Amino acid sequence: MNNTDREAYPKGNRPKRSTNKAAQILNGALPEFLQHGYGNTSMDRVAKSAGVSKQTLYSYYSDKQGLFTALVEYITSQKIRLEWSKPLAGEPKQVLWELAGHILAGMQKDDYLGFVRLIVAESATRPDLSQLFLKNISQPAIESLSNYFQVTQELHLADTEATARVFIDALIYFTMSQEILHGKTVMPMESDRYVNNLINLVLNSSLKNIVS
Amino acid sequence: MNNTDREAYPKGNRPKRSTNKAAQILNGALPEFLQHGYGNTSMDRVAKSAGVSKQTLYSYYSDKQGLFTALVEYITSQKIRLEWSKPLAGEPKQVLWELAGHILAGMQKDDYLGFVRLIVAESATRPDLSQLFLKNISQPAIESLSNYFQVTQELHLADTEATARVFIDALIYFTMSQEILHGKTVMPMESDRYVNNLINLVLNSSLKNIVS
DNA sequence: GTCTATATATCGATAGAC
DNA sequence: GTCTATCGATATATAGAC
Repeated sequence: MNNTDREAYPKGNRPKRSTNKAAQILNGALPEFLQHGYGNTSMDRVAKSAGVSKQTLYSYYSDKQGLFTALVEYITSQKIRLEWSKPLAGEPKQVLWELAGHILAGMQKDDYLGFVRLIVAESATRPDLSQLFLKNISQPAIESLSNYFQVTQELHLADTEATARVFIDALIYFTMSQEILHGKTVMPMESDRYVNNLINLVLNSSLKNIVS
Repeated sequence: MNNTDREAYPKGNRPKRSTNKAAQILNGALPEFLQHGYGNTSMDRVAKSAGVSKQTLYSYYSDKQGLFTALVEYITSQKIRLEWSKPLAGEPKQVLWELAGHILAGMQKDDYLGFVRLIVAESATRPDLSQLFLKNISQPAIESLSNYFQVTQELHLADTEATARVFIDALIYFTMSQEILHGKTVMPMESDRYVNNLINLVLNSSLKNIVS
């Protein structure tokens, strides 16, 4: 997936038009960092996985931290970003169900789970990357749902933003505990059951506000 | 906090009755692993922080992984474990409010946050430690709340276990995003507002189930 | 641009003197 | 039990030949 370019163009036959070698390096570095973490990924392996020499690697990125920073910026802004271009619209139950499915499906991908693990692992030494993750990944989802709650007056939610957060937060940590923390065996729960209950909590919370 | 024993008993004056040197080592290793992570913590620093020689360290724990395993077992079974001895009881709104406060206060402690970061960081290479964390920390909280929901019939919750999970999960990830991922500046929200909304979602969900 | 070699440092784990 | 020394492996980052 990463070093196919290398085998496709054996020694000496590599085409000169390496227009975007920076991207080639990032795509090679990605699986290494995801699998072995930041500390256990050597620059040698990155160079090998990207199909470039270590010198070329250092000519594009000043050091390991610079490479990692560029990688996280690339990932959060393009690779695993979910699309929130169109605002949510439609019948509440269906909208929430599809949104939950969208988030769960997006997180189940190995790239996403490994990336979250990586961000959390380096959160102490690289708070800037954590914040990049929140701004580009979590924030858009929360805002999109929050806007939907605000527009959909029929729900009569007391606090649309806080409710949107609870909805997203629960889905994220449910996936984290099941997949990243390997909770599938020690405390398993079907995602459909979890999502269904979460949606009911939000929807049933609506009518009550009129009465009380 | 960790190496005071060393200064209190300078060279040669250390008392022979070092009954529990294993615990002394763990208490010295803890702050090192919490601050620098598993990979960036050297056995030399652990020995220094614990006030023992590296040889003694290796005589109690066969290798670095063994030490880390013992540390996690120690932490999850004693150090940061919250108490769920008495079952939850009382008026729902107050019970949930106090439970949320209990969890949030417990997590705000630096030891806890650093420990969660550590567990997530090593979750790929040490799934057993992740599961130990879930079993000893998350599971008891969920079960305690789940039992309360089951007993407190007046709430008429459709799925007590799933609801308990949503409640705990939301609180955990809220703290993670605010503290570990440094979201306090990029997407801040007062915890009281978040908790209040979360509780209302659960409580308002009750009566509706009777009607529909 | 690539390759190989290397300077320098640190780590885990061990060994020997006391 | 402690101290110091050390082995072997590996890492980052650089330098030189082509």
